[in-house]
Amino acid sequence: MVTIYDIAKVAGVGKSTVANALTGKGTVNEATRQRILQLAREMGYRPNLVARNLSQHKTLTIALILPTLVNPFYPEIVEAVENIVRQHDYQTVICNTHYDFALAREQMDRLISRWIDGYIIMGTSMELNDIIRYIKQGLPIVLCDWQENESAPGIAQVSVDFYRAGQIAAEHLLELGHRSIAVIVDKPWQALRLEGFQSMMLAAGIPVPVEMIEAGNSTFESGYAATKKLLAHPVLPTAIFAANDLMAFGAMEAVLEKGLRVPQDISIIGLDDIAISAHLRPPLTTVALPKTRLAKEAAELLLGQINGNKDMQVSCLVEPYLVVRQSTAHPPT
Amino acid sequence: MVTIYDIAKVAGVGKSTVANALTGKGTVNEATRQRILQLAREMGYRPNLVARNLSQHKTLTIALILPTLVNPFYPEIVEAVENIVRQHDYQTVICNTHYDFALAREQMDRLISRWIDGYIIMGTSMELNDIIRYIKQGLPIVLCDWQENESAPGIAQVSVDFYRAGQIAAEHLLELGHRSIAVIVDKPWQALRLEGFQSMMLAAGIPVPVEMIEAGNSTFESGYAATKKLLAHPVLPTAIFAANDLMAFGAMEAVLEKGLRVPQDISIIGLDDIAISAHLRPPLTTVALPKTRLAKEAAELLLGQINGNKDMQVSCLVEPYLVVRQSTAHPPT
DNA sequence: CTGAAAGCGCTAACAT
DNA sequence: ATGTTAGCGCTTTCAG
Repeated sequence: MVTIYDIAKVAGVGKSTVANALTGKGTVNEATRQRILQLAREMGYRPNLVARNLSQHKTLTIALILPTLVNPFYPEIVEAVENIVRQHDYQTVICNTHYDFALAREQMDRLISRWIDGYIIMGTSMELNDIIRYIKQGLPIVLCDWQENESAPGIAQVSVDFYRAGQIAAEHLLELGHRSIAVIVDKPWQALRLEGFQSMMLAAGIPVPVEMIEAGNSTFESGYAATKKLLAHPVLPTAIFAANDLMAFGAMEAVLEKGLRVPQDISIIGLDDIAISAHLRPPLTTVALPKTRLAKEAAELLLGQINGNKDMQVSCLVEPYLVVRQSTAHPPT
Repeated sequence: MVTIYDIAKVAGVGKSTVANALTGKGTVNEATRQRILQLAREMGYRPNLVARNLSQHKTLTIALILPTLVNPFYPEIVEAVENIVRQHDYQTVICNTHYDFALAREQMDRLISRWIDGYIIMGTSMELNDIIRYIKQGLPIVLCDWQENESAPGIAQVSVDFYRAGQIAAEHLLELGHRSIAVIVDKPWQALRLEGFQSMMLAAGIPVPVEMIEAGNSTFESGYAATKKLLAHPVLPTAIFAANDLMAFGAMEAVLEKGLRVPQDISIIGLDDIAISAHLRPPLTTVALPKTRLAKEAAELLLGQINGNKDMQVSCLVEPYLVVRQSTAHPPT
């Protein structure tokens, strides 16, 4: 492990001259600077970021906190966030809470102790009360992919207009002529999607009966199980709105397994637009979330906050949009 | 930011007494220890890991280097590795090289500067020459999911018997009665799978003709494109072996799109057994890699290396196994 | 333009 | 049992 001090000795100069030469900060005679740089290369010098972090009180690292990696939605976000912050010389550490709030606290404590510069916290990965505590301690935090009515005012966040997303799903199904529609939703996390959906149905004069609303927990399996229940009803829905793609995927499996056709017998619409959705059989109609946009806004908001940009928007709402593929059609006549 | 020094002042003791009380290392009067602990809690003390790392010359952090997160195979590995090392109080930082060797070097330099304690490097994420350089510098490294003939001897690695995996795929297809089988493979990364496959075919007296071997790059899209080409041949194969599940997935899409049936007209077998494979239509027959096992072995090997366990196995080969689902069947008569 | 010195917060001998 | 001291490697005044 060669340090600036080693270089200084060999070069016959002071420690700080080496530091200046290496970082290009102070002012150093061009000749000696070249000599030092040359030496650094020869001796295989590597700056010690641990030491630098300690003395500068920052780590150029942000944390991305998410509830799981099993849902491909999150890896997609990770890629996007990482690509952006890397351009600003920040590193990303991802922190997987496994939907476990206690574990989340534990891990967060570790991150704070490591002097992570800022945090992007994805929805359902942490309890809001904990987050508020962290914010009070002065940690730069931006919430991402939370329901916008869920967080306290004044907290930086970029989220999706989930209410609108629910409306879009309903609109699409209504336009196709569906009147008997079931919903699979992960309450309370996805409450807004449900509300938006219901509002649109109500406006069309077709309130959603409670027995047509099934609970899921955002996984494939839960979508599958919920649909099984739905299909046991005496009167079947002609369409199913699953509040995320993975559950829609599970719903599709249950429907097909029962020998029914998608979309001829039952239409299915999801929400997310993860990569595989385009390749299901049939390809999934879904309300897409602009993931790259989400990641970009969150990253930039956080970076701004870290660097003390007081005059940035504190929050931002991105619009979902409909992607029509082949899992939805007119109801059977 | 309250430090041990702050606590020391308030408690009216020395810095190191506080340190001892907090870490439980030295020997401290039980009464004063309780007082200090109490104070630490009240004052909201958080150990500063940056400082600790600097003084201890270690960070309790390992890096998991992988080529992408788009292939769900990797998130699955991440979850497994992370779960294991967390139990040993290590943190994982994932490093995504995006299949870009130059970027990989850049990021690796950063990680080294951060004093990451050890590295798990997944196949195709880095150039072997670079890795050898790092190992010479004394960095604890274990290779994971590389072709075992690919790495220099003496390098710690846990990999899959990919040759055997190729054989298993061929065996299965041969047993079903297939004689005209195409292969989609990402050379050179997947060379061993191909060789194993070919060896088995040869043993059965049915060498694989070159025009039945298409190149892919491990993505869904490449599997799709390769299959398009295959299906343009005058004489169609009755089965396709794709050297990973994502390509098999693409192959399936191409076949179905052409109006052919899987498996009645063309059987498809993949390799990996990622989570979604069980839910494709039809569910994908595949040669499964024991991902949890892979992650566990790699993590433990690395941890052993970090802690100077000289007497550990330097490498380990795990066995793949066949998972028969519904994408393979007898060839059409 | 250069170097000495203090400090970041913690650990680890070594005295007391 | 407790305190003193010297680092860890780097940054950052501030004199020379």
